[in-house]
Amino acid sequence: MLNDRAHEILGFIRRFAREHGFPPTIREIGVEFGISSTNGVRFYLKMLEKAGYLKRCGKISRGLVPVTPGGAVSSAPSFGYPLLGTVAAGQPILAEESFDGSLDPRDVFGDPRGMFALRVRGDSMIEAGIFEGDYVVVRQQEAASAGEIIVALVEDDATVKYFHPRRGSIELVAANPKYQPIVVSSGMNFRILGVVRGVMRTVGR
Amino acid sequence: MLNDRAHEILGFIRRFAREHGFPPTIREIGVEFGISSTNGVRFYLKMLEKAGYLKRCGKISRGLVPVTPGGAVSSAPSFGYPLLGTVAAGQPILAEESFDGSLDPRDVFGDPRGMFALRVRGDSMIEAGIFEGDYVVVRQQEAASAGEIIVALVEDDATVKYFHPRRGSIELVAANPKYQPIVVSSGMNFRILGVVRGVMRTVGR
DNA sequence: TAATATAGTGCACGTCCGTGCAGCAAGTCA
DNA sequence: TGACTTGCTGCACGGACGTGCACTATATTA
Repeated sequence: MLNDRAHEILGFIRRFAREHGFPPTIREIGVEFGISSTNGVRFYLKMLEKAGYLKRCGKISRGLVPVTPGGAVSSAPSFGYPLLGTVAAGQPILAEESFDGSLDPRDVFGDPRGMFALRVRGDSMIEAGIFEGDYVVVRQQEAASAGEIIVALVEDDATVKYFHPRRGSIELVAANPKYQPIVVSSGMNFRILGVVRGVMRTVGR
Repeated sequence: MLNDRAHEILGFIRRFAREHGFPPTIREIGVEFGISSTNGVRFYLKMLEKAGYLKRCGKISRGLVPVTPGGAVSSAPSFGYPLLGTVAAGQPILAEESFDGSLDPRDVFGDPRGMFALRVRGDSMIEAGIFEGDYVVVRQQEAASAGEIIVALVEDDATVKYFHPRRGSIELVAANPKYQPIVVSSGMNFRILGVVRGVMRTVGR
């Protein structure tokens, strides 16, 4: 559907938008690729638009918005690592062509409002892939559903555990056979601080 | 220095850029704020520029780039979850007081330049806390040190593994006893794509 | 061999959009 | 009371920029 040149042009639009904060004009694209006629460029823009890689806001200057085939703006001059595809099968190519979106934590974890992060201590959740030193991203809320990973305050100790409500009590289950479930009875000081929505970890160094 | 109206206008430019993928024109700002003359708007733009909140690319349509006083493009307001402390001991209080910094992926993983992200398929790294569906953040480089987690291309298959150079060959070790190490001999098609620097995961939903 | 797709050139037209200049009303300061 | 600042209006100018139409050259396909 799309040839190399179309992909290069899409990559240029994305790069330009990321670097400048606004998309290029048709003529600026033309200069970049040595296309002297605006229609030479328009030919590709139509192509990209039909293929769903570009949204055009007709008649408006710089009205070129690169989108992911899904529809999200993919050039937001915001933070993001280029998301190149899937690993362990297939061949990710390290170029703009295989650009698959952006790993923006806002997209991944959601709106930072009402959320906070905590650094994890201890190994009670290793089987859930939450290790010592990891950061958990938490949505602040007072209630949770069964099976969710929550951050809770039990007798003034904050802890990360699976949430399992029982008849008349609550069980907080670790993801590590080393640890017994904590049973919270009605008399105890217990409060849910939030539900874990994400995990971030640095590797090495 | 800046009055309320100037701040509102800056906010509008940022919002507009985020939603549309390109900044507004002077006239579009005017319409939004009921300012019929382009010079009414320009008055504020000059103000914002002098205060360092806006970069203007003169004479160019939509040449408005909101920046932080530091200089970084800020049409996406800098991302960050408040980092409230450590969980599993101590008592994190959900207020500004216990604010311990910000969980900004730029700080955590480093400069996005030269880095990319990949979605993980398969369970070969579960003991390293890398699960199916996680995103790995990768620094692009051709060499790696022993023991690092790398993304490599082996016979056209991309894979995430521990890197262990041996005499005359390379061993790629999974973090899952289910999988045998892959031994790369000199004749094989092998290339390091980068070194894993971080992991991100969403939980639930 | 004719039809069609690809990949453009070249130009005119009209609108979009930033700029410059002139002016004005309300408030404030001296 | 007169100068100055703030926060605009109004307009004309010119260049930036998207669009439409006509035309061309080279492959590819039927």
